[in-house]
Amino acid sequence: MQAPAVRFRVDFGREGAVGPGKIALLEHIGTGGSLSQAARELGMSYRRAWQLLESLNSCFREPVVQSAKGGRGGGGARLTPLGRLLIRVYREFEAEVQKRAARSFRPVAGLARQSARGTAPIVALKDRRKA
Amino acid sequence: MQAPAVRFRVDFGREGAVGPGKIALLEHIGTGGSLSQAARELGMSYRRAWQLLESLNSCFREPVVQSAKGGRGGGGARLTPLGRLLIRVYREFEAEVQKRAARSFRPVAGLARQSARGTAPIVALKDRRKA
DNA sequence: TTTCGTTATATTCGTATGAACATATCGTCA
DNA sequence: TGACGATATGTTCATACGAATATAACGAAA
Repeated sequence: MQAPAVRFRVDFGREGAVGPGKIALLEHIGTGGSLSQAARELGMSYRRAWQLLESLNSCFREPVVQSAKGGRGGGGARLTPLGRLLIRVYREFEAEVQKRAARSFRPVAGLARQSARGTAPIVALKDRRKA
Repeated sequence: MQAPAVRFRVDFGREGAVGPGKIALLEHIGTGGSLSQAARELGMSYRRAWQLLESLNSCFREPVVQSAKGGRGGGGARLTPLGRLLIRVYREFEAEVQKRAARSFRPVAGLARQSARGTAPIVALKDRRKA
């Protein structure tokens, strides 16, 4: 009934994929200026957030985030121009994909059954753990 | 450098997602007329193929595959009209997504590094196990 | 009525992935 | 110089997921 949601991941080169998790992390780094704060806000361990960021930085020839240790406030993390570009490009692409999906899957979406009560909205990746 | 590849999954309702694996399974069922043969061709266990199919059938109010036990050749599996429609819609959508991705990610694709030797083509899901 | 290939389903096991926990390090400021 | 908050990294543990294996049921054809 409802328009289906599309989850996707973009594979660059050999080892380097970008999906919703890493983009959300970048966005939170951009607004908060800190990797640990971003991790807290996203409900993931700092360890994991750092690994995601490491994977992102090593995916491109330039870093997407520049980080500093120590100093005022203990350090911090800032988006590079490439990081900002990646976010923008990804979000624009995502919007087009969702719009296209709503049209493309209209013929079959009506036949999909939603098992739970009524029309449940698509839950975010984070909350699907106990769903 | 190379155009990035997009892997995606379409989430219907609460419990029911369709991705490249299930679509490939449907296609092999369509050509071979058998679930076990499709599993062999795709290099997956019959068990897993059956589970994927079960998930697909329970995702819609009509089945996408109708199966028969026993009889000539032991039985078989045939696509329903909905199954054929799902394949067609998915493949068309996929083609558009890939085309769109090549354009959208052009600004950043040039900065992606491919660690392995030269320009390695994006490997299929099946072969990424030991990669 | 025996055979055969398939659908259908349970059980066990190995592995990969993330969660949790624990530190080490760094640089500014009080 | 000591404290603080953040980056950086190792280690251990639980859990989910697929692989492998085993077996039951079925129905046409020989």
